[in-house]
Amino acid sequence: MNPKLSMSLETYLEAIAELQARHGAVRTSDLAECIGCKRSSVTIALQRLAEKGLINYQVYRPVTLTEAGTQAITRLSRFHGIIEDFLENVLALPPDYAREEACRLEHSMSKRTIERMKNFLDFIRENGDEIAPGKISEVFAASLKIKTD
Amino acid sequence: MNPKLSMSLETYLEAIAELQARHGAVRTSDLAECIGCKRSSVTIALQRLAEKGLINYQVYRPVTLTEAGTQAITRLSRFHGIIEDFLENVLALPPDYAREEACRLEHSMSKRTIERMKNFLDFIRENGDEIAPGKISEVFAASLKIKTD
DNA sequence: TAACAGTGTTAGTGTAATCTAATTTTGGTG
DNA sequence: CACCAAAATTAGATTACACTAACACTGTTA
Repeated sequence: MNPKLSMSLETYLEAIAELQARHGAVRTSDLAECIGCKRSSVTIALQRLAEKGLINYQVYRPVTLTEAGTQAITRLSRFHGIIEDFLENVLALPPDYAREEACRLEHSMSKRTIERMKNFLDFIRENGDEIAPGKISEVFAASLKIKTD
Repeated sequence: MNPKLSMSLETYLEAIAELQARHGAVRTSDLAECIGCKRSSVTIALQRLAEKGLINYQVYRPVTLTEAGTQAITRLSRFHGIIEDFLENVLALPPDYAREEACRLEHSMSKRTIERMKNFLDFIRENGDEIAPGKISEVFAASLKIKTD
């Protein structure tokens, strides 16, 4: 029933979660707007997600996540958050860009790599001063030849 | 003629370059073996790559890269190398795993992010001792709670 | 040189994802 | 409360990519 989502369906599912958090009800046209596709494409995606048991879907009704959908999203958004954090705070990419890039990467990056990024971030935050006295972030910024503000 | 390759075609093109470097001639069945698909799928991909002017393709003949194909590969393999290097030497993933993961990521990671990884690696290699006396790689390994050998 | 094994291609099928255009449903309003 | 515009779905086409099965070519070898 849930043998891994395609990149496309992952994107739809995340958009549903985001809109649900922001506006409560999730409508087809908002999803289309959010993702940048036609409403008819959204409908097809919703049908697939419903088949997989991730959303509650009835035609002409707003959509909600099922328990399984919520679980899937929890995992996905944790992954997204780690990648975004890493891009922004290790590679010093601008926040907006880090977010977009995380959207692209989260669909192909393995759990193993993501957990390594997490460990790396945790370590730097706990032990930054031992490695390089002062703000560790400045070291990274220096590595990228960027100003820290 | 070359408005960006799909992930799939990028994979085929890289496999062609690798086999060409390793064995000279590039045959359909070796490509199929290398990529893990059927020979007929390779044929279709070769036709597409030929349409885009990236390979010299005549039915029943071995394939070679065109000038444009070689250029495209140069770019792709530089990107691949940087990602692999970063995964192996910053995130301390095992070499084999880093290579596979780089294959997955190189198709969705932006040039901008890749160049940041490059800057990061360069900086660490030039200035590692200032940041953390001794081998900087041990610091990273420590961050990931792994043994360095 | 005739035949065969292996290599390569074509034809036909299926799935996923997208689009446009037509149709159906909903919900608010005159 | 009947109607209309907006919203949503369906129908039908297209593109990309993979597969199986059938067919074509090639080069080696008996």
